[in-house]
Amino acid sequence: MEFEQLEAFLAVSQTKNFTKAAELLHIAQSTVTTRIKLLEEKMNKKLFERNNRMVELTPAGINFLPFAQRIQELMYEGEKIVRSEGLFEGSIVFGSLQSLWEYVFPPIISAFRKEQPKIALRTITGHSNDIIQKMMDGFIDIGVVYIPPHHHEIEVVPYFEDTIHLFAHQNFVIKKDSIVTEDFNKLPYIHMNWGSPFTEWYLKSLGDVIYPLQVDNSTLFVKMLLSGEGIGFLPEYIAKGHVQENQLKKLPFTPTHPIPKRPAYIIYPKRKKAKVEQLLHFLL
DNA sequence: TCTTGACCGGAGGTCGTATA
DNA sequence: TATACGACCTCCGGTCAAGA
Repeated sequence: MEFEQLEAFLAVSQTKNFTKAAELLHIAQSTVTTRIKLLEEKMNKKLFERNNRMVELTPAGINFLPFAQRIQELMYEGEKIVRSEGLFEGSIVFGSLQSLWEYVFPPIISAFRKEQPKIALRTITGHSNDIIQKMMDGFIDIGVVYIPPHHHEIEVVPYFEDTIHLFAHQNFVIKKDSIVTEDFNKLPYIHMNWGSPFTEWYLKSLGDVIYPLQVDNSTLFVKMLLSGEGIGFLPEYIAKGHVQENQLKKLPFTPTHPIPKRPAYIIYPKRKKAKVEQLLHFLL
């Protein structure tokens, strides 16, 4: 399989049009046709369904797409590393979750850059599983995740443990001394999934309910709490700053079962220990 | 003896165009 | 959009000569 064929496949899947894909790649349309044809022959599967009006990915094409994207990303990443050789004494790709980038890492990264100015640092944001997958692909050198991978090539180091509490806007009025689980039906509750232990606890404590409002982005979730849209569970490290600035307050909540703590882990491939050692020590 | 560079020919890829 | 076709280009492998 040629990289050019992969590029043609990605261009057609992106534009849904052979002519536009050719324009994108600055090659002739017939070349795109040939490349796709050769790729399909190699795979022994049709990757696109074509007719006079449109081009669509076949199920085989849909399955192949994420792999093609990963190969292309890896190729570009490899090129970048080779091109940057000699410019820095080293380079580290650091992956973690969006909420941690926003609330935990900026001062750490800033301090690390001051101490190690000759190490090029690149950050990548994603969910725990994305970070682990990209680490397995050789894309990420070190990461911080909430779900530790169980793989013999990956070293897992416990990093910190955070607690989750119920928070609301400073002006939110509660009519009781303490909120209990039975009160949730009457409260403007916003749900954010803080990982599987939290979800399991939520289901055990509050039942399998349909949430009136559920978001999957921590930044949006915090914005909604700050705007007084409702109440919700938030890790302490995110809430801390907003509480200090009198924007949010912790609500007195008595759960039937204790809310599980949220441990974070530093992960890195064992073979890259020497490469990430300085940042690892800095984080710890 | 090995390395390097120049040259040559063949194979395969790409292009532009025409057509279905 | 797919295919065919001729022209052109690029790459690769082989050969040979010069130099270290």
